Amino acid sequence: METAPIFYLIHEVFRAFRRQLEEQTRGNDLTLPQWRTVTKLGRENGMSQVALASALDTDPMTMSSILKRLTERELVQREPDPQDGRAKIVTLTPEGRALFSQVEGMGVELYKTAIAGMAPAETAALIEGLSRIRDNLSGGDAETKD
Amino acid sequence: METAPIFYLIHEVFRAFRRQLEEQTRGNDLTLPQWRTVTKLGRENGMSQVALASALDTDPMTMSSILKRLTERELVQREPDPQDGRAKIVTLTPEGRALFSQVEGMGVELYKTAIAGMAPAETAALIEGLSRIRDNLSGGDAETKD
DNA sequence: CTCATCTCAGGAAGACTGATATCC
DNA sequence: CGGATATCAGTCCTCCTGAGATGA
Repeated sequence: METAPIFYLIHEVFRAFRRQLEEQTRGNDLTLPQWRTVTKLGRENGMSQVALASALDTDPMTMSSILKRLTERELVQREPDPQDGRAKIVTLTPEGRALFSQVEGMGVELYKTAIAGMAPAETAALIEGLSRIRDNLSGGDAETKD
Repeated sequence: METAPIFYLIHEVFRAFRRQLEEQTRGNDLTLPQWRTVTKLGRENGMSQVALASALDTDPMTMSSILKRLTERELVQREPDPQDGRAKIVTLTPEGRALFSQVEGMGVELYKTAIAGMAPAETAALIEGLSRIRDNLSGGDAETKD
């Protein structure tokens, strides 16, 4: 018996999803974190890097490198925040928005493929269970749960 | 609405789990893949590298690098397979086995923490759902589905 | 010879840490 | 000054490609 089959599954699903997505975006050459960044900005354009990192559950430093590469490809741009001299507002360029409209569909398709054959109640249960585990693991330090 | 909340959750759970595990094994300094390798060998000692890579859902080449580092720390050893001169049988050293008995408990504890408050039926449904998604994504190329 | 196993070399991307300049 | 923002430097790990040595 495996001690933690769920973690094995999480790993496998994560890898399978990344592989499928990067394969589908091969023409546009987007890695999974890059795709996540572009699609996030596509739905909500104009965020600081810290906010973006938080929304995508990643590091500010990692976010900075990802944005650096996307900036070099002129898919996003970073402008100083007039309200806060420290922050930079990240927005999609027209090229970035064009790319977004292409790769957004891929994510939806992949999602449909992933949950094919599952009843709505099953996916709901899955989301509920994953949320629970995430909270249990994230709140590992704080016991301020009622 | 997020197009694929499950994939966001997968990412968050994966990161949270890795962070928690590496924090708990900090005294022994094990990364998640290293921990996976050690615990796999602890439960089933003596496998070829290819079999190990397959069992852990990773690359043979990545497996080789992981084993290289574990070998340098004398936690595992690679011996030629008497039945197959090309293959190498990977086994835990006594130090590796001692480490396994320590970090195995951490994994179990972490698992308990993760599923705290969930009924057995819920975890079963979670495993079922994740398995389904994994299969749906892994068989993405083959359309031989009825 | 063909194929599988393993390793190495090399490179790209990401995750993370510690330190720093700038600004609130 | 303390705290937040962004970045730099550096390390480790992962993944991939291509190549080669060895042996089934």
